[in-house]
Amino acid sequence: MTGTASPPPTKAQLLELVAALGTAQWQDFAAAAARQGLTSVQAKLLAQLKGPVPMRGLATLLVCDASNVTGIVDRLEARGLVRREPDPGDRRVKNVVATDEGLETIRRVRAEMQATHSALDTLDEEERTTLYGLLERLRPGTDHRA
Amino acid sequence: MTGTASPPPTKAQLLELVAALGTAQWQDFAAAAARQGLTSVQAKLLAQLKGPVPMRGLATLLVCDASNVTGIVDRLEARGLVRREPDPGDRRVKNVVATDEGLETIRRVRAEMQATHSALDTLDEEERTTLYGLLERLRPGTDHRA
DNA sequence: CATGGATGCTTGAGGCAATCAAGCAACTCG
DNA sequence: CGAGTTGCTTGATTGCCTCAAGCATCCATG
Repeated sequence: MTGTASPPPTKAQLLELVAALGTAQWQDFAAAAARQGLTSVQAKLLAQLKGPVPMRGLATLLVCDASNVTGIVDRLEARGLVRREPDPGDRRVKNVVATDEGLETIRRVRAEMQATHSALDTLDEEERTTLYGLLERLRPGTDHRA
Repeated sequence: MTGTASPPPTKAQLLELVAALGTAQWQDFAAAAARQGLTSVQAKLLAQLKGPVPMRGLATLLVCDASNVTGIVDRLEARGLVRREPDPGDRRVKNVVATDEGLETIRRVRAEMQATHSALDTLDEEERTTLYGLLERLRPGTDHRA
């Protein structure tokens, strides 16, 4: 089924489609976050916390200045979704950990991304495998450089 | 090559991959915009201007409040990338039009999305067609609802 | 007409996000 | 010890974003 005789899309078309999809997905995420009382950036930070992460590490993950992370974590901590813990090995470092409430909140955000979920549901297993393989090649990781 | 016996990805994995790709693409866009002295939001607005668009239409396209558009257009207009024109049919309406410099600027932004371009270059024609077809089904438009 | 209700845009207030510059504490290596 | 580096925070400034209000214009109905 993959090889039907569709006209091959131009690179510009593909670019536009990828952009549109990225936007749609982001807005779905932002809306789900808002329903939990979070901004999209706060939710994104929370989504990184599978374990303790130092402030500096978060800045790297979010591709932003460290001073920016301070404010975001401040607001999350004020809501009890996150905790700063001292690092046992380096007293300069503060590790950020999600609280139980924080984990539960980000879990709900993921679950509520309805648009994205139902879009993915339209694909069967083989199509998902194909898509996964293609997307994986498109995602050069955080450090894809010439 | 698409049909190798990979284990079928879970929905969560696919979700994560789509999110990662969306993020990567957005940051590529933001970086390209920054090189032209634009914020990502300004570039995104400029990208919509294939013809005259009323302020209200821009708010709808960008999924934000109309008052927000006022400020963004103000800044773009101050740089000469955009112009407000009165609408001949309705004196309430102001149509936003990209100037020649604006068109040239957004063209450069698109051209400079190196990460995205080189990622797409790794796909051959058949893979691009397959990907396009799959992505098209994933993007049910702005109003995909249950 | 005329007038009441929509609609389109702007303004102002307030909060979050982002960057930069500066500063302090702690680590590291000589 | 001391110089340089690294991790985090603070303060200042700008942009984005929303909401509430306000003004001008359009439109529909009487």
